[in-house]
Amino acid sequence: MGEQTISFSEAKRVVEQAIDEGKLALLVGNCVVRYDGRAASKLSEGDRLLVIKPDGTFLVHQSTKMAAINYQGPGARVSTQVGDEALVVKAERSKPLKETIEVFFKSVQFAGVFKMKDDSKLKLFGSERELANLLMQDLGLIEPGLMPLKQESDVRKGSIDILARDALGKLVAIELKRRNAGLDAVTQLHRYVRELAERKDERVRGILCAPSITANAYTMLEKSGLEFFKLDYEIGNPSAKIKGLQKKQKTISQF
Amino acid sequence: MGEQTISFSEAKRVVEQAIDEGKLALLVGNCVVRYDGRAASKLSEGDRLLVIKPDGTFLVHQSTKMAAINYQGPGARVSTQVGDEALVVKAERSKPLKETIEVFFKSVQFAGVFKMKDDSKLKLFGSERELANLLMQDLGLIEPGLMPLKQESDVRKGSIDILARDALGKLVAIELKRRNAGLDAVTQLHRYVRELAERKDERVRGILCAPSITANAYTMLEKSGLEFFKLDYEIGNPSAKIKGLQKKQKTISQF
DNA sequence: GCGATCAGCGGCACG
DNA sequence: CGTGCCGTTGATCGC
Repeated sequence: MGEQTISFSEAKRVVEQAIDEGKLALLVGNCVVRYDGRAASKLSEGDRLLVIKPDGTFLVHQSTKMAAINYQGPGARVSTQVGDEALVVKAERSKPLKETIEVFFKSVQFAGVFKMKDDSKLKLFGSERELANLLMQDLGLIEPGLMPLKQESDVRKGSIDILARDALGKLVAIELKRRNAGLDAVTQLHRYVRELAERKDERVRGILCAPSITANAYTMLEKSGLEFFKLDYEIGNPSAKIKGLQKKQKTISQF
Repeated sequence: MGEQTISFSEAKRVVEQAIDEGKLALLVGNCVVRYDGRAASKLSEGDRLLVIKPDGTFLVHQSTKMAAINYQGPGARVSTQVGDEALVVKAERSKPLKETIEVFFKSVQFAGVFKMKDDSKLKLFGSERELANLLMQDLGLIEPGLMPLKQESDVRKGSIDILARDALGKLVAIELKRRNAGLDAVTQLHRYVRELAERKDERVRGILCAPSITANAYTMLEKSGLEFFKLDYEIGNPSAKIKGLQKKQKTISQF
């Protein structure tokens, strides 16, 4: 396999059948790819895999990397055209923006169409939301006397993962990260705390809750009067429950 | 096509050949998928496309959406196992983290292996970096007398897209966004300006330069004492020029 | 290697 | 619809 060649007209028929019957089309062949839309790109000759899904999703994959080198989301209109020297497969979208991908096949190794019956949805465990649910059950793990007020509380600008009140009655905004926290996490929390402090006209503490934090982020966090709590949470064992939380440092908030 | 079935042993042979010979393997069939690693997931029965690239990339696609429902990046070790009721294709990675995907095929519609010779790299136009290059040619477009100092200047925390000095000799940090700027863009610029002001011990202006900005972001920007400059740059038509820089730009469609 | 940021980010949930 | 933000984010570049 991989040596033979499929005629352009046969490949065209395959793509059109997929579109007509709501099936998946797969093409493998030597091609050039052009894109014009939010940006513009050109990919010169090489062997690629083209995936066309029933919903209009259009993916051009090279032989390496996870991400498609050119793509178009659901809603694309796919058309084919047979020329003398190339089979052109085009995907056009106008919805959020006018976008076009054109794949110029010089030769086609394979073209297939497949029925794809699938009503299942992914069940995911270990998301940040799930972590928040667990934490909400007992914020005392973070700090004695910490009482939950609200989860996913909308601030005018963004939303706070967990809003709570500490033993002294102070508002506490908790930002949760399921992985190593960086500068962005700190600035995000900082923004929430400032927003909230202004709205409520009272001092608000901010706690960044993550399995780890970068050195830069920790420096900035301290300078902003925010706090960090290390989640004793094994990345890679998401189903395991949180083993309790170690308080690393506590600073008096300046707000 | 799509009705026939391929034997597990033949499918296994196809996958192993792909691994051995550095080729692309494609499998289509009815399967259940399990993932355990940074999170955990289960996807119950349905028809899916499995893509196995020579570099170890492992993609499970459903019939809709752009993103793979389960995946593993380059470096995965792929193995297969034939059982009585299922063909199991497994991808394991230990590198950044121990991760495992298992695909349990109940039936296989198609299995193919393809040579994928490809030495080409994508040429992309309209990236933020390219925009910065264009702007650096004439910052006077943003404001008369604005002189470029440095591009991609590293601050301790992050990097400023463009650093300049205005007609009055004041430092100006310019944050460039190629699309609608949101709250994050404002906080990011704010962080840079504060950092820079502290380091240089002088007042620093901050200009957010984007085709548009959300209302919330603009409010926060004003409250932070930052400025906004609308890039006259058509999103979705990157071959169009930035207004005022037209003479110096080349068209995208020249290749 | 880690760290920070961009991405044609995609996808989701909420107003 | 847009806005905001998480993501098994991925990919890139700089240190």
